[in-house]
Amino acid sequence: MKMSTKGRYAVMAMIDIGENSAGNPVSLADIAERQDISQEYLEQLFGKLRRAGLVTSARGPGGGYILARAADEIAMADVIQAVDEELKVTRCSGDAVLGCVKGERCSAHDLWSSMGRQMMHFLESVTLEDVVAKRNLALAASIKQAKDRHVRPLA
Amino acid sequence: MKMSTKGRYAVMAMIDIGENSAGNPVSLADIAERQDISQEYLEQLFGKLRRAGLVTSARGPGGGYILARAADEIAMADVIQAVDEELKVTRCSGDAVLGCVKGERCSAHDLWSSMGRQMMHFLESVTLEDVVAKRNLALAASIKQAKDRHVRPLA
DNA sequence: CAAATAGTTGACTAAAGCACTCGGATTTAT
DNA sequence: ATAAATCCGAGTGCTTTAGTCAACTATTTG
Repeated sequence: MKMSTKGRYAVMAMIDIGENSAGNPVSLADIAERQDISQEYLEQLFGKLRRAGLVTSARGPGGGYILARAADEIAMADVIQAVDEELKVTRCSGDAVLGCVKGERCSAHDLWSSMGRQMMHFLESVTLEDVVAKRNLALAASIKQAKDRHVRPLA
Repeated sequence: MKMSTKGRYAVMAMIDIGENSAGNPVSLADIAERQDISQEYLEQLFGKLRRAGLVTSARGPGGGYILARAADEIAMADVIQAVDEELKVTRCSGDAVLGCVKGERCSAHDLWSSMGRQMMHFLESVTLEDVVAKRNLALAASIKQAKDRHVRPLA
């Protein structure tokens, strides 16, 4: 169970912009240097991030990328999904039954969907702002989720 | 972000035993047939499950595998870790800083560790019994976690 | 306008990991 | 003895991933 470097790098890059932009565009060359990722690879990833509407680009000298929304409006789930396509745990964990055994809903199906939802909730609850501000993420997520569900957050 | 078939198959197989054993050993041939997994592959996986102490084996005709503990004493985390080795989201999400950027703890580090812990909690909270009994897993996990932390479970 | 900067795109490739397979050895019930 | 089962390690083909490369387009600055 692991995430590809695509998702990992995308998150790192977005954090980098959050930390180093200050309204100004941040160039891929700078991100590549600071995060130790090849610039060519970043180009691929930012193509997806841009098409997903998470960043906007500025070309020419002094150009680069800027966050398309406020950092507290960008959920980690957005970033990862933008480059990683999906957060399903296994191929049989979606709504459809494809991938289950012999065309039937397998016994483990609920486990995977349930777990996928769990992860989704977490990543939707944590924003880029939370990470950049180095907040206690478990707590931040718990508070937001508790608010959504009208229950008391964990101690 | 996805899990290998190793983990997926191991869970399916354990559920299969939970459903079809009745105190008696279940043979790999039967599991292979029902779950549509090659028997040879299952052999590999059960080697690990056995060494992890999750099942015990009986050789010879009429032999097979039995759960080593009661189904409600086997957490899904145990099964997955037995075959999948690790549940870390990225290589830089453990306690050590290895895998982070330039030897330093990267900005995303807490995100990955936090998410890994979240997944762990869930998989530790759900037992084989829960899955076999087709309980509401999110609820079951929530109840158990709430109990651990002395807070009210989600509505 | 020219030059430099930087994003945009698509094709390509090496390497790694995964998902199996295979052959054979060992154990045990009948 | 024979058949049914687990046990074990080596080997292999395929897919995916991670990363490269080359050429192009747009924008800004001097």
